Amino acid sequence: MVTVKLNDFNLEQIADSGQCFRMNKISDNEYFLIAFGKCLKISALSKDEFAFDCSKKDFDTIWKDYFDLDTDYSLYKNSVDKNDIFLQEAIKYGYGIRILRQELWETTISFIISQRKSIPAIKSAIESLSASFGSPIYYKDEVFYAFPTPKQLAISSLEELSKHGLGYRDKYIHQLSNNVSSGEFDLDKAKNLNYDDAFKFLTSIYGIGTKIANCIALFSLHKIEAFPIDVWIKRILEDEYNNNFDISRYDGYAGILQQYMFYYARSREYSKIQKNK
DNA sequence: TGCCAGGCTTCAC
DNA sequence: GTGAAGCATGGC
Repeated sequence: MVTVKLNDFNLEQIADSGQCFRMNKISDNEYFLIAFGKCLKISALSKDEFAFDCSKKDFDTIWKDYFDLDTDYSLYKNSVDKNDIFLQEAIKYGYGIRILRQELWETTISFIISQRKSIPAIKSAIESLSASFGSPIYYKDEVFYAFPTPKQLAISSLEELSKHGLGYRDKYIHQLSNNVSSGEFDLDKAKNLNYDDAFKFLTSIYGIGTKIANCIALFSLHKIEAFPIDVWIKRILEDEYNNNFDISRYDGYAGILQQYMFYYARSREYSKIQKNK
């Protein structure tokens, strides 16, 4: 067990921020996460104190990096335009959001699944794939399943894959799994590229366009200049900024602010305000 | 029950 | 290069 004090860190906000799909609430103040072939339980002891149920070694070598704990998010928040009421509200509402550094393969497949799907539907498709093709993880007398590797996914036929709620995306996943598994396509090359080259590299993949490439760049490669525009962000840019949002003000890290926008836009608080307008 | 979801490919122009 | 059609399926 590792207990740490953390600022700008909130489990619920991270779990519900739409960047990860296997972090879930299990009780009041407790969240459960599967990543890197491991299970992790995290408890909020107070607003700024957290218990990670793992070894000190795993915390230092995996989870500290995963949750981007060495970054001071107050610097980003303080840079926000004081006159930008929407963004000020958004950073206040989602104060504890972190941009995760997730595994490249899992993030790539997860966001291919995500297109034109709701977050609950994405989650259930990922759980279904993991339970059917992933390796078991034994944790406190229970069994969970890791996200399947390229080889594990490549074994299954297109027909088998299509049983997991993937819809028309099954063929994208089938092709990429086979190309990566055979060594024909080296996805890990993306890790050594700058944002522009990583974007070109990712959009060359069948089934990955502008938005998904930006999500992978932001949520796995940690290219925080990436600014994914989905239906929610598109609405915000129209409704709140009259399609005139000055992204250049946040040159180099706009993706982080995008995430506060996304989280706030989907909240009940924001929809209440919209109704009263 | 119908509508919408962290969009993409394809094809016409 | 831009714009529109078509897309599979689950969750609310």
